[in-house]
Amino acid sequence: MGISERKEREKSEMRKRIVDAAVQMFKDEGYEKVSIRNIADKIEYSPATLYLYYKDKDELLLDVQRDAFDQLNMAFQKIPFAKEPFKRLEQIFENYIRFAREQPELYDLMFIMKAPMNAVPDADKWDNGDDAFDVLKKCVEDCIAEGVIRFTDPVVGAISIWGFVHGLLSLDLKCRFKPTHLQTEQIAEVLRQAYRNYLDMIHT
Amino acid sequence: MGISERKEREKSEMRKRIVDAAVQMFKDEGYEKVSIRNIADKIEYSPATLYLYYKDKDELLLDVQRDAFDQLNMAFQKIPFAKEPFKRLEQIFENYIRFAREQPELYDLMFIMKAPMNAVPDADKWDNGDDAFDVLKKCVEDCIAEGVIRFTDPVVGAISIWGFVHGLLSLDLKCRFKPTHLQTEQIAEVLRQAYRNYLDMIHT
DNA sequence: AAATATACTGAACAGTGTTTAGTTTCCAAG
DNA sequence: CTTGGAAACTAAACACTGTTCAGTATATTT
Repeated sequence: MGISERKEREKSEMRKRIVDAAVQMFKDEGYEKVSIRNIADKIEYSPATLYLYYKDKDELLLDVQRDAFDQLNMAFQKIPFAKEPFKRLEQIFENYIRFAREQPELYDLMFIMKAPMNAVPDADKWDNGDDAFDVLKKCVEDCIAEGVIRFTDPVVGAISIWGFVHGLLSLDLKCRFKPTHLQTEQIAEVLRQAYRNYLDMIHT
Repeated sequence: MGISERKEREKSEMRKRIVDAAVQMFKDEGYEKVSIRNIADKIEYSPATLYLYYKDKDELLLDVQRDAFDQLNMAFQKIPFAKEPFKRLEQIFENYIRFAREQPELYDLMFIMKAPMNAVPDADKWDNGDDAFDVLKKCVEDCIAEGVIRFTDPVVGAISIWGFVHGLLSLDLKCRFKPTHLQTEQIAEVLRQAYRNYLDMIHT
């Protein structure tokens, strides 16, 4: 009988309703406004109900993070697949930066905030968090194969590139470029130069 | 009469007592345990008293952050002043990384957390936050002058280097290198290679 | 010594994550 | 159909958070 299947379906529908509400609140009002009570209000359930679907807030945030990763992965899949691997690398660069700029709260949840990582168990579980990284790694591998990049190890290369972009992005998002050592107007320009410069530098 | 001076002195002594307690709690128990009530308990005052010295928690955290920056600056001043500027750059690299590793909670407060930056007013105020950056910038300038580095603009250079190191450091501190795309054992080694690789790459 | 200014606090308010006891809703067997 | 039990849901409480305010105690000035 299909009744237990329906139950299962309803359960995952409820989880989707919770996560969707949370994602929306992240985008619209930022992390600080995302409380269990607020989410419960939004989907018109009691706060206690959320605990029937998630053991704690961290576990819920992990699902929200997963959703955010899906959005990043989708943005990556839309990249026009350039023939030359280094051109593709530049496109990955651009799309990653654009995503972070357009969805700073989601980016925070994915790569900066500590909270959701508390809920990551021993291994896997961070499955789709790797998809985007794999795209980058694959691209670096292609660049190495064609000899157009100054890396020999694709993992070291991918990590380096990711680290560089994330570093500048997160310092900027968290307002660590302060007008003492940089005029506010100049920040954007200096960052553009730094990104361009880095790409030129790793290019053979 | 020196009475208002004494009052002034007592006021700043109280602030020091508060900040010292907070810094200690950051180091010992991490950000999450640092609450107004816990700080008040530690210095044996009522929570309400802290609000006579700080308008809100963010403003208090800004002073804690300042203290943390002082510690980083001190670590930088202890660097044996190498003759060759590029050697000095490597030393800055090492010391920055060591500081972040030894005081992850302070590093978080300085460069990752959003909280204290809410309290930063229009301009300055982040005075000593720039000292460490200036050391780096100066070093890059020297490297450019001697033609041992692949940068033309010292600001772009310093920002790039800082961004790169901070990026890898923060991703590591926030557990974003997960065992799906990297064996736990390998992480440290890959990071070492990435750091080494970057220094070689910007070296002429 | 009285008046005033300063320093401090207890208690409350509104918010948070989370748990528990109790209610309502639903489904299957008698 | 009705009844028993499981499943879904919630009101209320607990222990915490940052913050405010009325009231008290201390210190300084007149």
